[in-house]
Amino acid sequence: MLFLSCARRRHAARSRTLPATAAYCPMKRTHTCNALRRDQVGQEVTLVGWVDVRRDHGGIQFIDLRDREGITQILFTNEDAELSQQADRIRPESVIEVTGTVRARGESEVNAKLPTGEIEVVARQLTIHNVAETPPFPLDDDKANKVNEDLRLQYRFLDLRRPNMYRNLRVRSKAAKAMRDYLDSQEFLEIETPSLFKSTPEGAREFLVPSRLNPGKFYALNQSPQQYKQMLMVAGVERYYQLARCFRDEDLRADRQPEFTQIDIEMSFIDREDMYATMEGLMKRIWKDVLGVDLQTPFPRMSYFEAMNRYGVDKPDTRFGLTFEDFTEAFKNSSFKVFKTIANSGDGAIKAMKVPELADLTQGEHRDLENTAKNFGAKGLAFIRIDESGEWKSPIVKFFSDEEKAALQERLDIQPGDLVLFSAAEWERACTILGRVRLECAKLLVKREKLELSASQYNFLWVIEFPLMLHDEEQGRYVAAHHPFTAPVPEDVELLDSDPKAVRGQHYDLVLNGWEIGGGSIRIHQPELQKKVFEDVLQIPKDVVQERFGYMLNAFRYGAPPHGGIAFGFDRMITLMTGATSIREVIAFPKTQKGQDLMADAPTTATPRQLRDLHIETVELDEEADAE
RNA sequence: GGGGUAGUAGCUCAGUUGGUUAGAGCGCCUGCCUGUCACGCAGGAGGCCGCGGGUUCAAGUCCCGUCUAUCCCGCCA
Repeated sequence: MLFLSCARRRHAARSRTLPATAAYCPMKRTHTCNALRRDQVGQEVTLVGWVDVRRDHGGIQFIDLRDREGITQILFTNEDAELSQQADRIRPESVIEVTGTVRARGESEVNAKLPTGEIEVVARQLTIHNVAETPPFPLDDDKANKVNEDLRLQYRFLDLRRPNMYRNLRVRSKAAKAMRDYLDSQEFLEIETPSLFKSTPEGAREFLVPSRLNPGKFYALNQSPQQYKQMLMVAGVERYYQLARCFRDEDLRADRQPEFTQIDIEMSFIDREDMYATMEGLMKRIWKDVLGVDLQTPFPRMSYFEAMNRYGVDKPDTRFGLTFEDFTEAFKNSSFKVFKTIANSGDGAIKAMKVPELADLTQGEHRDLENTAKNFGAKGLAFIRIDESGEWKSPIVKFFSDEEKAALQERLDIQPGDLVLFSAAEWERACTILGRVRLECAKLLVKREKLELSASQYNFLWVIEFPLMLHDEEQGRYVAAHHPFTAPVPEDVELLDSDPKAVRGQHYDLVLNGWEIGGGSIRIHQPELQKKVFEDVLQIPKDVVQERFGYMLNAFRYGAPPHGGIAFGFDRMITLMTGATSIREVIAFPKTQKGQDLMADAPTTATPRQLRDLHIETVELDEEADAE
């Protein structure tokens, strides 16, 4: 079991060793560097590993020998001159093998910081397997965490030697194991599906792969195994899962990589409730097996509408409040024209959020909040600061009537020292603006130590009842909010023709501490309905539907079971489980924001020969051609 | 495509209003040291101040451009 405390990021950075794992006795050694205790005193042992640090005292020297399990102190004395001289040559990160005798340390010599700190190994024989050059950056976790990430990525093989990074890899491995154990126990089949799929230009940009055997034609790397897994349901597999590698050629973020891993799941003969229960069981098992944490199930649920309306985002972090109240009605007759106009504009909304104890924010902080609001389309950020005497300080409050003030006071429960922030715009935008401001306010409260956001508090939340369609202003048509295979909520099906926007989908997202870690839906399994969604609602031309999805519609004519599924972002999940700040920390060899592998130096140019075989020509685009 | 931040020794950083020979800690090298575990002590080496251009008597410092990393917006059905 791994121990992850509240402030575990800091603690983990300090601890130089991991807790002991089950003993294993590989090859050249008799023990790992985290195996020896008082019980083994007197035994002759052989250890192998990397030199963590060497402390030379002249006639005596110590070496901290490190392997992935931990650190053991090796003692060299000058009794054996040859051995002592040999040890003089040792440099940090060299790989050595030591045979010697386990000895108990004297009382004043015990190192309480090391699990092996009560003993040391007195060296009798030393083999230097590999002499290391001086590493380009310190491998000490505390220091290495600050090193430029590009350097760490270039020397990833060194970076991964650090206990922090090894721990992340191990959490990831254990989580995968727990997942397989659980899904296997529930009779799921692990099935691999192709990475080379066909191009489906709707949705995420894809990586294209030229086909040598089919000149001028291309595969696309799959964005997810969505269509294959639905075919597996038609094939009668009933329960499928896969730790699936997915590819999307979109711009990167701290939580996005061009290739990433999903826990991909699909089940037949289920409804949403079955899905929630099964997946809650999966999370429970993973958290228990890997972190020793007991999750409370069932997870709370929230509608998309409430998430937006109260938190301003479809993936609310429910570890803290700062929820919104709606004052659209209250300001319908206001003498504050900005609010009045929006309150009466049909889909306009006036939202307010009370931030306790933030009336002391600085001018700079206020400006940053305002810029955040403006970035998301706000004209400004209306506010009220309540000073210690309870007086409302604000440029707008003079426009408010007594009734309006009373409404604010009552519904926000305003106290001295509080800050109240407003957003006024079309409902969705008003919510989004305040949602972003909410997150910034939370950061300010954390900075003031008035709010604690513990990484070891796991607030899971199902967000449900998403709209099936969103109207795309640019394209002037409806687009699928999730993907076009999501089934409508049964009672909303009749609205498909009359009011597509009002149709709710049987879609669900699993949210953890403000991160979307999974999403899925009950799928459409009737060819007529699927065809209707493609052609009538999404208005994809018939020939395009046939070309792209013809085989699916065809398959659904041959006995398609009702089915549904979900996919979890495995990298994101592990990021949250380890308390890491970016998914790059839990991926062995991640890519930079420009999609480069700095260690192997990919991508590279191709040789003319390669290009010829693939029937591809590269052309220089001049600026004019580029502009077209 | 756009906005923010960063780039000075191997690493992390400081460098004032533009002004002498660019500094610190760690690391590295040499020597000393028998109980250290952030060992200690003494000495030493190490710099295209990201790159290119400009302003100036004078640029690490000011201006323009550019590259790289990172965070965010757009994008991610």
